[in-house]
Amino acid sequence: MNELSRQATLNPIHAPHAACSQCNLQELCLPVGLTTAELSTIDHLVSERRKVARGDALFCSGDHFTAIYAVKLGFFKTEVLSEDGRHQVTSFYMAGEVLGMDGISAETHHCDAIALEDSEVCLIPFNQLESVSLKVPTLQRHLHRVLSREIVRDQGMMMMLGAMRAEERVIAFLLNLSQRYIARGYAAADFNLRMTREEIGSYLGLKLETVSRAFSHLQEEGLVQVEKKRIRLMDTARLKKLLSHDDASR
Amino acid sequence: MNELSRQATLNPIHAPHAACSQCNLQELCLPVGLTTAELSTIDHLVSERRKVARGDALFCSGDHFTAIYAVKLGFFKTEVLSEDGRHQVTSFYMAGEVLGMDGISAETHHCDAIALEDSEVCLIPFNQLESVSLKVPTLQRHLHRVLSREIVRDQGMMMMLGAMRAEERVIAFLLNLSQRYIARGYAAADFNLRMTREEIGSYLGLKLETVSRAFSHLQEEGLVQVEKKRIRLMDTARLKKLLSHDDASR
DNA sequence: AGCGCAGATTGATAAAAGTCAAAAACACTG
DNA sequence: CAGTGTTTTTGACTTTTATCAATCTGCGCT
Repeated sequence: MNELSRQATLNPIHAPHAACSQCNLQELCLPVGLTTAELSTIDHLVSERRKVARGDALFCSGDHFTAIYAVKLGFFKTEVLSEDGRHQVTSFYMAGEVLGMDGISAETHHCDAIALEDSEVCLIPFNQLESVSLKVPTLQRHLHRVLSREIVRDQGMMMMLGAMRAEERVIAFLLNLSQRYIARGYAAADFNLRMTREEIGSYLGLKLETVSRAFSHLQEEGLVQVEKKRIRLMDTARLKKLLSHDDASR
Repeated sequence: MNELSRQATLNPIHAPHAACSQCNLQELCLPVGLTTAELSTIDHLVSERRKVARGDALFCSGDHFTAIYAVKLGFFKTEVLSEDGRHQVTSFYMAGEVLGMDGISAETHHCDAIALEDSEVCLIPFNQLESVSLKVPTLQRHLHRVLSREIVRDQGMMMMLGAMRAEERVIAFLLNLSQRYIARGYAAADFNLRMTREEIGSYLGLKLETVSRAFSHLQEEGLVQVEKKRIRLMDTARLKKLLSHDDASR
């Protein structure tokens, strides 16, 4: 409600090239097996980086769509808002993930993307991406995969929202974060949440109090340690079991 | 649970060409403004039609991904299942809609697609689609839009699952169906449901009893008429209002 | 350092949806 | 066309989650 999210002021970084070829997130953003020539084409494509300060919007619902964004550094949430005041967090994005693809269909964004901490994105102009894709089949295929991955992810999300109870959702959320940290080479079981309880709740279709209670309960059970925003998963195996075993017949 | 969904036996129809150029669903499936030459390339691409009997699966979770499918006739649901028995309907597809795109990312399908009535699909081999896309930029763009539309749709779905109460979900569901029937030239306010209350419930993250009660209540209010599977929307305006106005502050 | 405030926790209570059960309506099959 | 099994409706009751409210914590600011 008090999201003062002014649009990000344009903040191109003064390295003219984002230089995918040098980027340590390459393996997350780009297909493997590109030739040096192809890589340099892509370097050219991803020409601009942009800083987004904590709380600022990278794009807003209704904005004209021109580009997709790879998170270079930091953390984002996206949220959709319905005609009435309701809004819901639909995703969180961390370094190496690509956001903004909702805008392709109607050349208009359908959600707001807000930085949860000071962040940097690589801007990929979509028209150009399409042109280059025509020349570099590997890249085309990769784009399709990225788009499809988003679809699969969303399906998992629906599953969670539709078929899991509160505590299970929280567990699934934590395990998912853990997975993604692993993929980035961070500790699997010890991390800091970048979002508030309210944002987690919105994402999980729960109220913040319910999230808080779930954390407390999981802590009582010795499954996690919660210390404000710091989370330590104490028994990943058992957490996983709780997810798959707990056969509510919804 | 008693989904005897045997895999669809291969049922190519003996018109060797699906003939998009002749198809009345063209405007739903294909971009506008294709040249005759491009259209004939696409005719060639969409080479096979397939019948799927009611209750049969078009594809299953885990199946190797080779193609996406345009519904030519009939009605499908897709559902994901988690490790434990839980399953959730993630989408319904009617004529002119494209399904199977979840398979692109890992070349494996992540859900089951089941025909809810005797149906026919046009099979679009994905490798070939990608090749042709390289030659026909309009088609490439169209594919991207179709993929993106699915993402947007899923986001709306999450919104619904996360932020709406039971009755609102049912209303949103009915209005959405209505919209899609309109786009196909059918009556906006009078249609037959192809799915059971249980499937609706699964899709909406509710139990079948809750769906049934919501129907009954909406009927009492004079908003819809429910007669088994036949639905008539008696006051679309008020239904829409209920959706946007009902400001639960979730 | 102290103030103010957003964020988090916890408890008591209310509302919403789920569960269980029974009966009715229907649809498919032999 | 009777019979069986599925689907739907409805009711009584339970569980889960939301709501409201009070309190606590810790951070940023002046």
